[in-house]
Amino acid sequence: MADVARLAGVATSTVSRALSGSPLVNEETRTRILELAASLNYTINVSARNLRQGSNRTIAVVVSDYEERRQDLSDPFFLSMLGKLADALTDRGFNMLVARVSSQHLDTAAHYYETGLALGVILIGQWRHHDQLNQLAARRVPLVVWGAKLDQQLYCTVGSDNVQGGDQAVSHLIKLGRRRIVFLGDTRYPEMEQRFAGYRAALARAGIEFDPRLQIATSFKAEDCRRVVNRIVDDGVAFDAVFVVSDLLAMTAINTLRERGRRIPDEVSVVGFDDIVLASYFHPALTTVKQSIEDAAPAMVESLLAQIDGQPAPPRQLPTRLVVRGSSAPA
Amino acid sequence: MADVARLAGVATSTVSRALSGSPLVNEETRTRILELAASLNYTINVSARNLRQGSNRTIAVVVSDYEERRQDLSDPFFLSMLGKLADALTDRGFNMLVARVSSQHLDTAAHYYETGLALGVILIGQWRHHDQLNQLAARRVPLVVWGAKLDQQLYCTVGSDNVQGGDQAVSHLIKLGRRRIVFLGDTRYPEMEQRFAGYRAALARAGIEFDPRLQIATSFKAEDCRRVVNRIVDDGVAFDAVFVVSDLLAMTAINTLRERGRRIPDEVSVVGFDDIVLASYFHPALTTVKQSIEDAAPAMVESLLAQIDGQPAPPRQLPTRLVVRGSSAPA
DNA sequence: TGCCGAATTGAAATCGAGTACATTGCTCGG
DNA sequence: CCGAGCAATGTACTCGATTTCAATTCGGCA
Repeated sequence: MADVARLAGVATSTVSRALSGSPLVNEETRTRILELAASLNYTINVSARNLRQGSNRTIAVVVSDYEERRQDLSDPFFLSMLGKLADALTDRGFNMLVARVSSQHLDTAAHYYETGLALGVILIGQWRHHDQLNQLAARRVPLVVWGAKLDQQLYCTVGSDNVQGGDQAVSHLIKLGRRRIVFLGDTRYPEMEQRFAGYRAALARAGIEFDPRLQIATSFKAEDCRRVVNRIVDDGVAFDAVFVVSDLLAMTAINTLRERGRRIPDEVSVVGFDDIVLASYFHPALTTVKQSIEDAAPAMVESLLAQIDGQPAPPRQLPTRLVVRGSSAPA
Repeated sequence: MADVARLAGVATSTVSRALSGSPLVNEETRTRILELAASLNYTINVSARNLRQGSNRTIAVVVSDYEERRQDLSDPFFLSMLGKLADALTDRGFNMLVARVSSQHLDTAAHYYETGLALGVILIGQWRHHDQLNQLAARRVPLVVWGAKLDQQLYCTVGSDNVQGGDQAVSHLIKLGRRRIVFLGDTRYPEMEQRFAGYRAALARAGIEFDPRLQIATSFKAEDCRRVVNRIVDDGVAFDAVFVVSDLLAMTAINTLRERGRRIPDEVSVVGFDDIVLASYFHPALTTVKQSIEDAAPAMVESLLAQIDGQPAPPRQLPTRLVVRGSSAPA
C-alpha cells in the first residue's frame, strides 16, 4: 500500500480511503489510485484489515463426530449440507472455514470464534452433545446448530420438524394399507426420538396399537443395520413396512431384506429420511422424507448473522415433505 | 494480552514468549502466565499474529463450476474429496477455507492467496480450464489441481491414472466375454479423454476393432444421459457392455437400460468410475474403477506444502483399482 | 574485588491497514 | 477584502501480537 501511495504521489491514508470507497477522496485521484493498484496487482492484506477493524468475513462450519472414535467426514447428507452452506455463505460475501471436531472436545469449536478467526460457528452434528452445546452457548459464542429443538436449550437450532416428518412417512405407509410398520433407528439421538414420536402419533391416529417388537435400534453403521434387519427376519416377527431414520440405512435395509427374499415394495414397503441425492438413483427409487437443505442452509446463515448483530435467534423448525417413489406401494 | 501481562506482573513480550513456548522464559513464570491466561479465558488474536508473522495456517480449497452457469456444489465425488481434504488438512494443523468460483473467473481463486487469507490453493475441477489454470500458476500462486496431467502444464496436478483406469474397466469387461462395449462420457474433458484412451488401448490389446458408433457423448446431467442411452437403444446398435466415466452417470445408465428391458448384468454389464460411497449400496452393486481419494487428499496437501516451502511439486498420478461388484458378469 | 557470560526480562520497533484530527487551499458571502 | 466553510489530503496513532536489541541479575572464576 505504501508503494501505491508513493507512486501515486499521495499518502497511504488516501489510498486506503480510495480503495474502501470513501466519499472523502476526489473522483480523479480515486480512479488514478485504483488503476495504479490494479496495474501493480496490489491487493490489501486481510490480516491487517481484520486486525484494525476487529472483525472479519469468515464463518466456521464445524462437523462433530458422533461417537468417541474419530470418523471420516463422509455422510452424504452432511456433505450436501456443507455444499449448500458454502453457497449460502459465498452469496453473502462470507468465507467458509471447515473443520471437524471430536465429540469429547466440542469446546474447541469455540476456539474459532475466540481467536478471532471466525465471526461465529455453524455446527453440524447435534448428536447427544446437548450439554456441551449449552456450555458453548454459555461462552457467548455466536452459534447455530443443525438439529432438534430441545427443552432447556441455550443455543439456537435450525432443523427439520422431525415429528412431522415421522408422521408423514408413517401416515403414508398406513394409507397404503400397511399395519405392521417397523421403526428402524436409534432413539437415543434427539432427532431420531422426534421422528419416533411422529411414528407413534401416526399409529395412534390410525388406531393401530404400537408393538414394541417393531421398534429396532441400530447405529449408523451399515453392518449393524444389516445385523438387526437379519435378526428381525430370523425372529419371525411379522411386518409389512419399515420406516428408517436415514436414507443410507434405508438402502442397507432394502438390500438386506431383498437378500432374505422379501420383495420391495410389495411385501415390504420402505420409507427413508433425508432425501439425499442418491435416493432417486436407487432401485427401487427411495420413498423418503425430504429435509430441505436448500432452505436450511440460508436459514442457518440468517440465524447466525442475526446473533452476530446482537439480535435474538430463536430455534427454527423447517417443514419436511414426503417424496413418494418406488420403494413404497399399496399392500 | 496486555491484561495478562499486567496481572502477571511481566511485560507483554514475556507473555508472548511464554505462550509460544519459547525457551527464553523461566519455567516458573511460564506456568504462572499459562495458568493466568487459562483462568482469564485468554486466547491470542490470530489476525494480529498473522500480520506480524506474515503467514498463517489456512489453505483455500476451491471448487470450480464446470460450465457457464452456476452449479450447486453437489457432486458426491467432489464432496467426498472435500471431506478427505478437511481431514488431511486438520491433521497437519491447517484450517480449510472452502469456496466456489465460477468457470469464467477462475482467477478469483488467486485472490485467496494474494490477500494473505490462505497460504495456497487446492482447486477441484480442472474441466477445460487448462489455460486459465496456467495463468493462475504464472501468477506464482501455490496451486494444486485435482485432475489430469497434461502437456504444457505450468501447474501441479494430482489425479488418478485415468488411462490405467479406463484400461482396467474395459479389460475386465473383455475378460467377461464382452465385445461390444459402449464408452459413455464427454471426451472434451481431459480426464475423460484419458479414460477413453484406456478404453481404446484395452480394445486394441484384445484385437477388438473400435466401433465409433459405440462412443457416446453425454454431459453430466442425468436427463442428457437418459436421452443418449435411450437413443442408442432406439437406434438398434448392438452392445453387451457399457463403460461409463462416472458412477452417477453409470447409475442413470443402468436405470435407463433397465427401463428399456435390458437385464443388468446379464445382457449388459456396466462399469462405472469413481467408486463413490453409494456405488456399493446400488442395486446391482456397481462394478467401478476406484479413485482413491483417501490417498489423493494427503497427496494434494503434501504437494501444496512443498510448493509453499519453495520446493518443486511435479504432477502426480495415483493408481486406480478395479472394484468388481454385481453390475458386471460373464456374458 | 571485578569482570564475563548465561539466564531472564523489558522497551520499543514492527507488521499493513484504518481513522481521528490537523492542515491546506479554495470558494463564496457579507 | 476578510473570514467562514468545505473539500481534499496528510500526519500520526491504533489494532494485538512478535521480535530485536538492550538491560538487569546472578553465579563463578581469576
